[in-house]
Amino acid sequence: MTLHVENTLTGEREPFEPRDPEDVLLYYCGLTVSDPPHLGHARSWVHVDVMHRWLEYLGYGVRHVENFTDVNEKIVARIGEAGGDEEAVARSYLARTIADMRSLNLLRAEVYPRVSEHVPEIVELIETLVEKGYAYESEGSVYFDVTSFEEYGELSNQDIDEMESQGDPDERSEKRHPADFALWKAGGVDPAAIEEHRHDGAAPAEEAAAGASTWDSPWGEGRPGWHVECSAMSMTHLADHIDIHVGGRDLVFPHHENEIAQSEAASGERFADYWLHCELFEIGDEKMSSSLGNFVTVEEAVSEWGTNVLRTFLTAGSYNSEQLYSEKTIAEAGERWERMERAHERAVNAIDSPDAGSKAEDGDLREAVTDARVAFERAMNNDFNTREAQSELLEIAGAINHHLDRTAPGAGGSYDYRGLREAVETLEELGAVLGLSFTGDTDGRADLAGEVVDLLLSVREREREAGNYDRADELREDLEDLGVEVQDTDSGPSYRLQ
RNA sequence: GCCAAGGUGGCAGAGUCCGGCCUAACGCAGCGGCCUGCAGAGCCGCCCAUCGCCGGUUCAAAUCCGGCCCUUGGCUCCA
Repeated sequence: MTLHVENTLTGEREPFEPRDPEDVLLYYCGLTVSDPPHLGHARSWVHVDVMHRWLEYLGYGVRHVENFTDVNEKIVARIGEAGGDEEAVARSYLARTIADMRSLNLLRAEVYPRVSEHVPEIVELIETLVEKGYAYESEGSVYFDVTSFEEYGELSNQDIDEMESQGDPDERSEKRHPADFALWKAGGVDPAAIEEHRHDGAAPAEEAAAGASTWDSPWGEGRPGWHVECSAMSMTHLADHIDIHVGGRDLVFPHHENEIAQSEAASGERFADYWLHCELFEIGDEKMSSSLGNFVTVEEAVSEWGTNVLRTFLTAGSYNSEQLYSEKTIAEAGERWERMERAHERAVNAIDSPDAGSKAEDGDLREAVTDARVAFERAMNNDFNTREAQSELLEIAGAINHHLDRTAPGAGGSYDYRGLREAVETLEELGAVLGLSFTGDTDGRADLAGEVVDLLLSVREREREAGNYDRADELREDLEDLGVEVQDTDSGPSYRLQ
Protein backbone atom coordinates (compact mmCIF):
# COMPACT_ATOMS: atom_id res chain seq x y z
CA MET A 1 0.00 0.00 0.00
CA THR A 2 1.51 3.22 -1.08
CA LEU A 3 0.63 6.78 -0.41
CA HIS A 4 -1.95 8.30 -2.71
CA VAL A 5 -2.66 12.02 -2.84
CA GLU A 6 -5.36 14.17 -4.34
CA ASN A 7 -3.59 16.42 -6.83
CA THR A 8 -5.31 19.70 -7.62
CA LEU A 9 -3.30 19.93 -10.83
CA THR A 10 -4.86 16.81 -12.32
CA GLY A 11 -7.98 16.68 -10.19
CA GLU A 12 -7.19 13.07 -9.43
CA ARG A 13 -5.97 10.88 -6.65
CA GLU A 14 -2.60 9.55 -7.72
CA PRO A 15 0.17 7.40 -6.32
CA PHE A 16 2.87 9.52 -4.75
CA GLU A 17 6.14 9.02 -6.58
CA PRO A 18 8.80 11.48 -5.49
CA ARG A 19 11.68 12.28 -7.75
CA ASP A 20 14.11 11.17 -5.04
CA PRO A 21 12.77 9.20 -2.05
CA GLU A 22 15.72 10.33 0.06
CA ASP A 23 14.93 13.92 -0.65
CA VAL A 24 11.24 14.76 -0.97
CA LEU A 25 10.96 18.48 -1.66
CA LEU A 26 8.00 20.09 0.08
CA TYR A 27 7.11 23.75 -0.09
CA TYR A 28 4.34 25.33 1.90
CA CYS A 29 2.98 28.79 1.16
CA GLY A 30 3.25 30.46 4.51
CA LEU A 31 1.50 33.53 5.68
CA THR A 32 1.82 37.25 5.63
CA VAL A 33 2.98 38.50 9.00
CA SER A 34 0.53 41.33 9.35
CA ASP A 35 -1.87 39.84 11.87
CA PRO A 36 -1.68 37.33 14.69
CA PRO A 37 -2.04 33.81 13.27
CA HIS A 38 -5.49 32.31 13.70
CA LEU A 39 -6.85 28.77 13.92
CA GLY A 40 -7.22 28.52 10.17
CA HIS A 41 -3.47 28.97 9.80
CA ALA A 42 -2.98 26.44 12.55
CA ARG A 43 -5.13 23.95 10.70
CA SER A 44 -2.96 24.16 7.61
CA TRP A 45 0.25 24.11 9.60
CA VAL A 46 -0.83 21.04 11.47
CA HIS A 47 -1.89 19.22 8.33
CA VAL A 48 1.37 20.02 6.56
CA ASP A 49 3.18 18.92 9.69
CA VAL A 50 1.28 15.63 9.66
CA MET A 51 2.15 15.16 5.98
CA HIS A 52 5.78 15.75 6.83
CA ARG A 53 5.62 13.27 9.73
CA TRP A 54 3.83 10.68 7.65
CA LEU A 55 6.35 10.90 4.82
CA GLU A 56 9.07 10.28 7.39
CA TYR A 57 7.11 7.38 8.87
CA LEU A 58 7.09 5.88 5.38
CA GLY A 59 10.86 6.24 5.26
CA TYR A 60 11.19 9.24 2.99
CA GLY A 61 13.67 11.99 3.65
CA VAL A 62 11.87 15.32 3.66
CA ARG A 63 13.10 18.81 2.94
CA HIS A 64 10.39 21.16 4.06
CA VAL A 65 10.51 24.87 3.32
CA GLU A 66 7.96 27.39 4.45
CA ASN A 67 8.07 31.06 3.64
CA PHE A 68 6.93 34.17 5.44
CA THR A 69 5.73 37.20 3.53
CA ASP A 70 7.21 40.14 5.35
CA VAL A 71 6.76 42.70 2.56
CA ASN A 72 3.14 43.59 2.08
CA GLU A 73 0.76 46.51 2.15
CA LYS A 74 -1.12 45.03 5.07
CA ILE A 75 2.07 45.10 7.10
CA VAL A 76 2.62 48.71 6.17
CA ALA A 77 -0.91 49.44 7.36
CA ARG A 78 0.14 48.32 10.87
CA ILE A 79 2.92 50.86 11.20
CA GLY A 80 2.43 52.82 14.38
CA GLU A 81 0.67 49.89 15.95
CA ALA A 82 3.43 47.34 16.18
CA GLY A 83 6.55 49.17 15.00
CA GLY A 84 7.90 52.26 13.32
CA ASP A 85 8.45 50.89 9.83
CA GLU A 86 7.51 47.91 7.72
CA GLU A 87 10.48 45.86 8.79
CA ALA A 88 9.83 46.41 12.49
CA VAL A 89 6.14 45.54 12.19
CA ALA A 90 6.96 42.38 10.28
CA ARG A 91 9.60 41.42 12.82
CA SER A 92 7.18 41.72 15.68
CA TYR A 93 4.46 39.62 14.05
CA LEU A 94 7.04 37.14 12.88
CA ALA A 95 8.25 36.56 16.42
CA ARG A 96 4.70 35.98 17.51
CA THR A 97 4.05 33.62 14.62
CA ILE A 98 7.10 31.51 15.42
CA ALA A 99 6.02 31.31 19.05
CA ASP A 100 2.56 30.15 17.99
CA MET A 101 4.05 27.51 15.75
CA ARG A 102 6.16 26.20 18.59
CA SER A 103 3.12 25.95 20.81
CA LEU A 104 1.47 23.67 18.26
CA ASN A 105 4.24 21.10 18.42
CA LEU A 106 5.16 21.48 14.76
CA LEU A 107 8.24 19.87 13.34
CA ARG A 108 10.60 22.61 12.27
CA ALA A 109 10.92 23.26 8.58
CA GLU A 110 14.42 23.26 7.17
CA VAL A 111 14.26 26.99 6.52
CA TYR A 112 11.71 29.78 6.86
CA PRO A 113 12.71 32.22 4.13
CA ARG A 114 11.48 35.82 4.15
CA VAL A 115 10.79 37.98 1.15
CA SER A 116 12.87 40.87 2.45
CA GLU A 117 15.95 38.66 2.37
CA HIS A 118 15.36 37.43 -1.17
CA VAL A 119 14.91 40.55 -3.23
CA PRO A 120 18.05 39.86 -5.32
CA GLU A 121 16.77 36.39 -6.23
CA ILE A 122 13.36 37.84 -7.04
CA VAL A 123 14.87 40.53 -9.27
CA GLU A 124 16.96 37.91 -11.00
CA LEU A 125 13.90 35.78 -11.67
CA ILE A 126 12.02 38.74 -13.07
CA GLU A 127 14.97 39.60 -15.32
CA THR A 128 14.94 36.08 -16.69
CA LEU A 129 11.23 36.36 -17.40
CA VAL A 130 11.71 39.67 -19.19
CA GLU A 131 14.59 38.28 -21.22
CA LYS A 132 12.59 35.25 -22.24
CA GLY A 133 9.69 37.43 -23.29
CA TYR A 134 7.24 36.38 -20.61
CA ALA A 135 7.21 39.71 -18.83
CA TYR A 136 7.32 43.35 -19.79
CA GLU A 137 8.15 46.63 -18.12
CA SER A 138 5.55 49.35 -17.98
CA GLU A 139 5.93 52.67 -16.13
CA GLY A 140 8.65 51.22 -13.89
CA SER A 141 6.59 48.18 -12.99
CA VAL A 142 6.98 44.73 -14.50
CA TYR A 143 4.04 42.53 -15.41
CA PHE A 144 3.79 38.89 -16.36
CA ASP A 145 2.22 38.47 -19.77
CA VAL A 146 -0.31 35.70 -19.28
CA THR A 147 -0.94 35.29 -22.98
CA SER A 148 2.68 34.26 -23.47
CA PHE A 149 2.35 31.28 -21.20
CA GLU A 150 0.31 28.64 -22.93
CA GLU A 151 -0.62 26.60 -19.85
CA TYR A 152 -1.88 29.57 -17.88
CA GLY A 153 -5.00 28.45 -16.05
CA GLU A 154 -4.20 24.74 -15.96
CA LEU A 155 -4.26 24.50 -12.17
CA SER A 156 -7.54 26.28 -11.62
CA ASN A 157 -9.07 25.48 -15.03
CA GLN A 158 -9.63 29.12 -15.67
CA ASP A 159 -9.88 30.65 -19.07
CA ILE A 160 -8.17 34.04 -19.09
CA ASP A 161 -10.82 35.56 -21.29
CA GLU A 162 -13.51 34.65 -18.79
CA MET A 163 -11.68 36.10 -15.85
CA GLU A 164 -12.33 39.38 -14.23
CA SER A 165 -9.34 41.64 -14.17
CA GLN A 166 -6.74 41.61 -11.43
CA GLY A 167 -5.24 44.54 -9.63
CA ASP A 168 -6.47 48.01 -8.98
CA PRO A 169 -7.72 50.33 -11.73
CA ASP A 170 -4.50 52.36 -11.96
CA GLU A 171 -2.61 49.20 -12.56
CA ARG A 172 -4.95 48.04 -15.32
CA SER A 173 -4.06 50.84 -17.62
CA GLU A 174 -0.41 49.79 -17.48
CA LYS A 175 -1.18 46.21 -18.37
CA ARG A 176 -1.52 44.66 -21.79
CA HIS A 177 -4.02 42.06 -20.72
CA PRO A 178 -6.32 42.52 -17.75
CA ALA A 179 -5.20 39.17 -16.31
CA ASP A 180 -1.51 40.12 -16.36
CA PHE A 181 -0.14 40.36 -12.86
CA ALA A 182 2.58 42.43 -11.25
CA LEU A 183 6.03 41.00 -10.67
CA TRP A 184 7.56 44.30 -9.65
CA LYS A 185 5.71 47.40 -8.54
CA ALA A 186 7.27 50.78 -9.14
CA GLY A 187 7.81 53.12 -6.22
CA GLY A 188 6.58 52.74 -2.67
CA VAL A 189 3.18 52.03 -1.28
CA ASP A 190 0.18 54.09 -2.22
CA PRO A 191 -1.45 55.47 0.95
CA ALA A 192 -4.85 54.76 -0.56
CA ALA A 193 -3.97 51.10 -0.85
CA ILE A 194 -3.31 50.72 2.86
CA GLU A 195 -6.28 52.74 3.99
CA GLU A 196 -8.61 49.76 3.73
CA HIS A 197 -6.38 47.62 5.96
CA ARG A 198 -5.78 50.28 8.60
CA HIS A 199 -6.83 49.73 12.19
CA ASP A 200 -7.67 52.48 14.59
CA GLY A 201 -4.51 53.43 16.41
CA ALA A 202 -2.23 52.85 13.47
CA ALA A 203 -0.30 55.69 11.95
CA PRO A 204 -2.11 57.82 9.34
CA ALA A 205 -1.88 56.29 5.89
CA GLU A 206 0.53 58.92 4.54
CA GLU A 207 2.92 58.46 7.42
CA ALA A 208 2.68 54.67 7.30
CA ALA A 209 3.34 54.60 3.58
CA ALA A 210 6.60 56.44 4.23
CA GLY A 211 7.71 53.48 6.36
CA ALA A 212 7.36 50.98 3.55
CA SER A 213 10.54 49.33 2.32
CA THR A 214 11.70 49.75 -1.27
CA TRP A 215 14.58 48.29 -3.25
CA ASP A 216 16.60 49.25 -6.27
CA SER A 217 16.08 47.28 -9.42
CA PRO A 218 16.86 47.48 -13.13
CA TRP A 219 13.46 49.15 -13.49
CA GLY A 220 14.05 51.67 -10.74
CA GLU A 221 13.03 51.74 -7.12
CA GLY A 222 10.12 49.53 -6.18
CA ARG A 223 8.74 46.51 -4.40
CA PRO A 224 8.32 42.87 -5.39
CA GLY A 225 4.86 41.65 -6.34
CA TRP A 226 3.19 39.08 -4.18
CA HIS A 227 3.32 35.98 -6.35
CA VAL A 228 6.99 36.00 -7.40
CA GLU A 229 8.32 35.55 -3.92
CA CYS A 230 7.17 31.96 -3.59
CA SER A 231 8.65 31.03 -6.94
CA ALA A 232 11.96 32.65 -6.07
CA MET A 233 12.18 31.20 -2.58
CA SER A 234 11.08 27.74 -3.57
CA MET A 235 13.62 27.66 -6.38
CA THR A 236 16.34 29.09 -4.18
CA HIS A 237 15.92 26.80 -1.21
CA LEU A 238 14.64 23.65 -2.86
CA ALA A 239 14.88 23.34 -6.64
CA ASP A 240 13.33 24.46 -9.90
CA HIS A 241 11.31 21.27 -9.86
CA ILE A 242 9.88 20.18 -6.52
CA ASP A 243 7.63 17.33 -5.44
CA ILE A 244 4.90 18.79 -3.27
CA HIS A 245 3.51 22.27 -3.04
CA VAL A 246 0.93 22.86 -0.32
CA GLY A 247 -1.21 25.85 0.49
CA GLY A 248 -4.69 26.99 1.38
CA ARG A 249 -7.58 26.36 -0.98
CA ASP A 250 -8.07 30.10 -1.25
CA LEU A 251 -4.67 30.43 -2.91
CA VAL A 252 -5.36 28.23 -5.93
CA PHE A 253 -6.21 31.22 -8.01
CA PRO A 254 -4.51 33.48 -8.65
CA HIS A 255 -1.54 32.89 -6.40
CA HIS A 256 -0.62 29.30 -7.22
CA GLU A 257 -1.60 29.70 -10.84
CA ASN A 258 0.75 32.63 -11.08
CA GLU A 259 3.52 30.78 -9.30
CA ILE A 260 3.32 28.02 -11.87
CA ALA A 261 3.41 30.50 -14.72
CA GLN A 262 6.45 32.39 -13.40
CA SER A 263 8.42 29.37 -12.36
CA GLU A 264 7.80 27.24 -15.39
CA ALA A 265 8.26 30.09 -17.82
CA ALA A 266 11.60 30.91 -16.21
CA SER A 267 13.01 27.42 -15.75
CA GLY A 268 11.33 25.57 -18.58
CA GLU A 269 10.64 22.79 -16.09
CA ARG A 270 7.59 21.49 -14.27
CA PHE A 271 7.43 23.54 -11.06
CA ALA A 272 5.73 21.05 -8.71
CA ASP A 273 4.37 17.58 -9.34
CA TYR A 274 1.78 17.46 -6.58
CA TRP A 275 -0.38 20.40 -5.61
CA LEU A 276 -2.19 19.81 -2.34
CA HIS A 277 -4.72 22.25 -0.95
CA CYS A 278 -5.95 22.61 2.59
CA GLU A 279 -9.58 23.46 2.93
CA LEU A 280 -10.77 26.25 5.16
CA PHE A 281 -12.59 26.51 8.42
CA GLU A 282 -16.24 27.24 8.27
CA ILE A 283 -17.57 29.35 11.10
CA GLY A 284 -21.27 29.97 11.07
CA ASP A 285 -21.98 30.19 7.36
CA GLU A 286 -18.72 31.64 6.17
CA LYS A 287 -15.04 30.84 6.05
CA MET A 288 -12.76 31.90 8.84
CA SER A 289 -10.26 34.45 7.61
CA SER A 290 -8.11 37.38 8.58
CA SER A 291 -10.01 39.63 6.25
CA LEU A 292 -13.41 38.77 7.68
CA GLY A 293 -12.13 39.15 11.21
CA ASN A 294 -14.13 36.15 12.46
CA PHE A 295 -11.20 34.23 13.82
CA VAL A 296 -9.82 32.79 17.02
CA THR A 297 -6.10 33.35 17.42
CA VAL A 298 -3.74 30.45 17.86
CA GLU A 299 -2.55 31.91 21.13
CA GLU A 300 -6.07 32.03 22.56
CA ALA A 301 -6.87 28.54 21.38
CA VAL A 302 -3.70 26.98 22.75
CA SER A 303 -4.12 28.57 26.12
CA GLU A 304 -7.75 27.55 26.32
CA TRP A 305 -7.56 24.01 24.98
CA GLY A 306 -3.96 22.89 25.01
CA THR A 307 -1.90 21.50 22.19
CA ASN A 308 -3.16 17.92 22.22
CA VAL A 309 -6.83 18.82 22.20
CA LEU A 310 -6.22 21.38 19.51
CA ARG A 311 -4.34 18.95 17.30
CA THR A 312 -7.03 16.33 17.84
CA PHE A 313 -9.50 18.94 16.71
CA LEU A 314 -7.47 20.16 13.74
CA THR A 315 -6.98 16.63 12.43
CA ALA A 316 -10.64 15.75 12.95
CA GLY A 317 -11.33 16.20 9.26
CA SER A 318 -9.32 15.62 6.12
CA TYR A 319 -7.00 18.46 5.18
CA ASN A 320 -8.94 18.83 1.96
CA SER A 321 -12.40 18.95 3.48
CA GLU A 322 -13.96 21.99 4.99
CA GLN A 323 -14.27 21.81 8.74
CA LEU A 324 -16.79 23.36 11.04
CA TYR A 325 -15.38 25.47 13.83
CA SER A 326 -17.54 25.78 16.92
CA GLU A 327 -17.18 25.48 20.66
CA LYS A 328 -19.01 22.22 20.40
CA THR A 329 -16.88 20.56 17.74
CA ILE A 330 -13.74 21.53 19.59
CA ALA A 331 -15.18 20.22 22.86
CA GLU A 332 -15.92 16.90 21.18
CA ALA A 333 -12.31 16.70 20.07
CA GLY A 334 -11.43 17.30 23.70
CA GLU A 335 -13.52 14.26 24.68
CA ARG A 336 -11.79 12.14 22.09
CA TRP A 337 -8.37 13.21 23.26
CA GLU A 338 -9.23 12.51 26.87
CA ARG A 339 -10.49 9.08 26.00
CA MET A 340 -7.16 8.28 24.35
CA GLU A 341 -5.16 9.83 27.13
CA ARG A 342 -7.03 8.08 29.93
CA ALA A 343 -6.69 4.71 28.29
CA HIS A 344 -2.99 5.35 27.79
CA GLU A 345 -2.58 6.28 31.41
CA ARG A 346 -4.57 3.30 32.66
CA ALA A 347 -2.42 0.98 30.60
CA VAL A 348 0.80 2.56 31.83
CA ASN A 349 -0.38 2.26 35.42
CA ALA A 350 -1.28 -1.38 34.90
CA ILE A 351 2.11 -2.12 33.38
CA ASP A 352 3.78 -0.50 36.37
CA SER A 353 1.63 -2.35 38.90
CA PRO A 354 3.43 -4.57 41.44
CA ASP A 355 2.35 -7.93 40.06
CA ALA A 356 3.59 -7.15 36.57
CA GLY A 357 5.14 -10.05 34.78
CA SER A 358 2.38 -12.57 34.26
CA LYS A 359 2.53 -14.53 31.06
CA ALA A 360 -1.16 -14.07 30.34
CA GLU A 361 -2.06 -13.34 26.75
CA ASP A 362 -5.16 -11.63 25.48
CA GLY A 363 -5.47 -12.39 21.80
CA ASP A 364 -8.25 -9.87 21.35
CA LEU A 365 -6.11 -7.06 22.70
CA ARG A 366 -3.12 -7.95 20.58
CA GLU A 367 -5.19 -8.38 17.47
CA ALA A 368 -6.96 -5.08 18.02
CA VAL A 369 -3.62 -3.29 18.28
CA THR A 370 -2.19 -4.85 15.13
CA ASP A 371 -5.38 -4.26 13.22
CA ALA A 372 -5.43 -0.66 14.33
CA ARG A 373 -1.93 -0.07 13.04
CA VAL A 374 -2.77 -1.57 9.67
CA ALA A 375 -5.93 0.50 9.41
CA PHE A 376 -4.10 3.63 10.55
CA GLU A 377 -1.52 3.16 7.83
CA ARG A 378 -4.17 2.54 5.24
CA ALA A 379 -6.01 5.69 6.28
CA MET A 380 -2.91 7.87 6.16
CA ASN A 381 -1.88 6.45 2.82
CA ASN A 382 -5.27 7.34 1.50
CA ASP A 383 -4.54 11.03 1.01
CA PHE A 384 -3.69 11.62 4.67
CA ASN A 385 -7.06 10.68 6.10
CA THR A 386 -6.37 11.94 9.58
CA ARG A 387 -9.89 11.52 10.85
CA GLU A 388 -9.93 7.85 10.11
CA ALA A 389 -6.41 7.53 11.50
CA GLN A 390 -7.62 9.16 14.67
CA SER A 391 -10.46 6.68 14.96
CA GLU A 392 -7.90 3.85 14.99
CA LEU A 393 -6.19 5.45 17.96
CA LEU A 394 -9.56 5.36 19.67
CA GLU A 395 -9.92 1.69 18.77
CA ILE A 396 -6.71 1.01 20.65
CA ALA A 397 -8.01 2.99 23.60
CA GLY A 398 -11.17 0.89 23.58
CA ALA A 399 -9.18 -2.33 23.39
CA ILE A 400 -7.07 -1.28 26.37
CA ASN A 401 -10.11 -0.42 28.44
CA HIS A 402 -11.85 -3.61 27.45
CA HIS A 403 -8.87 -5.71 28.43
CA LEU A 404 -8.31 -3.91 31.71
CA ASP A 405 -11.95 -4.26 32.71
CA ARG A 406 -12.06 -7.93 31.82
CA THR A 407 -8.98 -8.83 33.78
CA ALA A 408 -9.31 -6.81 36.94
CA PRO A 409 -6.60 -7.80 39.42
CA GLY A 410 -7.85 -9.78 42.36
CA ALA A 411 -10.75 -11.03 40.30
CA GLY A 412 -8.75 -14.01 39.16
CA GLY A 413 -7.57 -12.44 35.93
CA SER A 414 -4.15 -11.19 35.05
CA TYR A 415 -3.07 -8.52 32.69
CA ASP A 416 -1.40 -9.23 29.38
CA TYR A 417 1.60 -7.07 30.12
CA ARG A 418 3.24 -7.52 26.79
CA GLY A 419 0.01 -6.81 24.99
CA LEU A 420 -0.48 -3.69 27.05
CA ARG A 421 3.04 -2.53 26.39
CA GLU A 422 2.47 -2.94 22.69
CA ALA A 423 -0.78 -1.04 22.93
CA VAL A 424 0.94 1.82 24.75
CA GLU A 425 3.82 1.94 22.33
CA THR A 426 1.56 1.84 19.32
CA LEU A 427 -0.60 4.60 20.74
CA GLU A 428 2.47 6.73 21.34
CA GLU A 429 4.06 6.04 17.99
CA LEU A 430 0.95 6.54 15.87
CA GLY A 431 -0.19 9.42 18.05
CA ALA A 432 3.13 11.09 17.28
CA VAL A 433 2.28 10.99 13.59
CA LEU A 434 -0.62 13.28 14.41
CA GLY A 435 1.67 15.25 16.69
CA LEU A 436 -0.11 14.07 19.83
CA SER A 437 1.96 13.62 22.93
CA PHE A 438 0.92 11.22 25.66
CA THR A 439 3.94 11.74 27.77
CA GLY A 440 3.84 15.45 28.26
CA ASP A 441 1.97 17.61 30.63
CA THR A 442 -0.25 15.33 32.68
CA ASP A 443 2.31 13.68 34.85
CA GLY A 444 2.61 15.73 37.99
CA ARG A 445 3.65 12.83 40.17
CA ALA A 446 7.33 13.44 40.24
CA ASP A 447 7.30 16.91 41.69
CA LEU A 448 6.25 18.33 45.01
CA ALA A 449 2.76 19.21 43.84
CA GLY A 450 2.28 15.60 42.89
CA GLU A 451 3.39 14.43 46.30
CA VAL A 452 1.02 16.83 47.97
CA VAL A 453 -1.86 15.55 45.87
CA ASP A 454 -0.93 12.00 46.83
CA LEU A 455 -0.93 13.02 50.46
CA LEU A 456 -4.37 14.60 50.19
CA LEU A 457 -5.67 11.52 48.47
CA SER A 458 -4.43 9.29 51.25
CA VAL A 459 -6.10 11.56 53.81
CA ARG A 460 -9.29 11.28 51.78
CA GLU A 461 -8.93 7.50 51.66
CA ARG A 462 -8.84 7.38 55.46
CA GLU A 463 -11.98 9.49 55.63
CA ARG A 464 -13.70 7.16 53.19
CA GLU A 465 -12.68 4.10 55.17
CA ALA A 466 -14.07 5.72 58.27
CA GLY A 467 -17.31 6.36 56.39
CA ASN A 468 -16.88 10.13 56.41
CA TYR A 469 -18.07 10.51 52.85
CA ASP A 470 -19.06 14.14 53.22
CA ARG A 471 -15.53 15.09 54.05
CA ALA A 472 -14.14 12.83 51.33
CA ASP A 473 -16.40 14.41 48.74
CA GLU A 474 -15.47 17.86 49.93
CA LEU A 475 -11.80 17.06 49.40
CA ARG A 476 -12.53 15.70 45.97
CA GLU A 477 -14.41 18.84 45.02
CA ASP A 478 -11.69 21.09 46.35
CA LEU A 479 -9.12 19.22 44.34
CA GLU A 480 -11.35 19.44 41.31
CA ASP A 481 -11.48 23.21 41.71
CA LEU A 482 -7.71 23.21 41.53
CA GLY A 483 -7.84 21.24 38.31
CA VAL A 484 -7.13 17.84 39.82
CA GLU A 485 -9.67 15.28 38.68
CA VAL A 486 -9.95 12.43 41.19
CA GLN A 487 -11.17 8.99 40.24
CA ASP A 488 -11.72 6.07 42.58
CA THR A 489 -10.74 2.78 41.02
CA ASP A 490 -10.44 -0.81 42.12
CA SER A 491 -6.78 -0.35 42.80
CA GLY A 492 -7.20 2.86 44.77
CA PRO A 493 -7.67 6.50 43.87
CA SER A 494 -6.00 8.06 40.87
CA TYR A 495 -6.01 11.53 39.45
CA ARG A 496 -5.38 13.52 36.36
CA LEU A 497 -4.46 17.16 35.94
CA GLN A 498 -7.01 18.85 33.76
C1' G B 1 -21.49 34.97 -15.53
C1' C B 2 -16.98 31.65 -15.36
C1' C B 3 -13.99 27.95 -12.36
C1' A B 4 -13.70 24.56 -8.20
C1' A B 5 -15.40 21.71 -4.00
C1' G B 6 -19.48 19.75 -1.50
C1' G B 7 -24.82 17.85 0.01
C1' U B 8 -24.33 10.91 4.52
C1' G B 9 -28.06 9.79 11.55
C1' G B 10 -29.84 14.66 16.85
C1' C B 11 -24.48 16.77 16.21
C1' A B 12 -19.87 16.07 14.10
C1' G B 13 -17.49 13.24 10.49
C1' A B 14 -15.22 8.85 7.54
C1' G B 15 -16.48 5.86 3.44
C1' U B 16 -17.18 7.77 -2.97
C1' C B 17 -10.70 7.12 -6.56
C1' C B 18 -10.91 0.67 -7.47
C1' G B 19 -19.66 -0.97 -7.14
C1' G B 20 -20.56 -6.17 -3.31
C1' C B 21 -17.40 -7.76 3.62
C1' C B 22 -21.70 -0.25 4.09
C1' U B 23 -28.32 -3.62 7.11
C1' A B 24 -22.82 2.83 6.49
C1' A B 25 -16.56 3.65 10.92
C1' C B 26 -14.77 6.55 15.18
C1' G B 27 -16.56 10.10 18.62
C1' C B 28 -20.33 13.28 21.04
C1' A B 29 -25.36 13.52 22.63
C1' G B 30 -29.68 10.10 24.23
C1' C B 31 -31.59 5.28 26.51
C1' G B 32 -30.92 0.56 29.34
C1' G B 33 -27.59 -2.62 32.33
C1' C B 34 -22.82 -3.56 35.10
C1' C B 35 -19.25 -1.38 38.41
C1' U B 36 -19.32 2.50 42.63
C1' G B 37 -20.96 4.75 49.41
C1' C B 38 -21.78 8.57 45.72
C1' A B 39 -19.58 10.84 41.49
C1' G B 40 -16.39 10.32 37.54
C1' A B 41 -14.02 7.15 34.34
C1' G B 42 -14.72 2.50 32.15
C1' C B 43 -17.26 -1.92 30.32
C1' C B 44 -21.67 -4.45 27.88
C1' G B 45 -25.98 -3.45 25.01
C1' C B 46 -29.55 -0.25 22.50
C1' C B 47 -31.71 3.97 19.84
C1' C B 48 -31.15 7.62 15.46
C1' A B 49 -29.51 7.15 8.19
C1' U B 50 -34.45 4.51 2.50
C1' C B 51 -26.47 8.25 2.00
C1' G B 52 -29.93 16.19 -1.70
C1' C B 53 -33.88 14.96 -5.72
C1' C B 54 -35.19 12.23 -10.33
C1' G B 55 -33.87 8.77 -13.89
C1' G B 56 -30.22 5.14 -15.95
C1' U B 57 -26.33 1.11 -16.01
C1' U B 58 -25.66 -3.56 -13.11
C1' C B 59 -27.01 -9.91 -10.38
C1' A B 60 -25.46 -5.75 -7.00
C1' A B 61 -24.77 1.67 -6.22
C1' A B 62 -23.72 6.24 -0.75
C1' U B 63 -20.08 4.62 -4.44
C1' C B 64 -20.56 4.54 -11.87
C1' C B 65 -23.52 7.67 -15.87
C1' G B 66 -27.18 11.75 -17.09
C1' G B 67 -30.43 15.71 -15.54
C1' C B 68 -32.15 18.92 -11.68
C1' C B 69 -32.12 21.54 -6.81
C1' C B 70 -29.20 23.64 -2.90
C1' U B 71 -24.57 25.19 -0.20
C1' U B 72 -19.62 26.88 0.10
C1' G B 73 -14.98 28.69 -1.89
C1' G B 74 -12.17 31.32 -5.96
C1' C B 75 -12.38 35.12 -10.06
C1' U B 76 -9.90 41.48 -5.07
C1' C B 77 -5.59 40.88 0.34
C1' C B 78 -6.47 35.85 2.55
C1' A B 79 -3.90 29.13 5.02
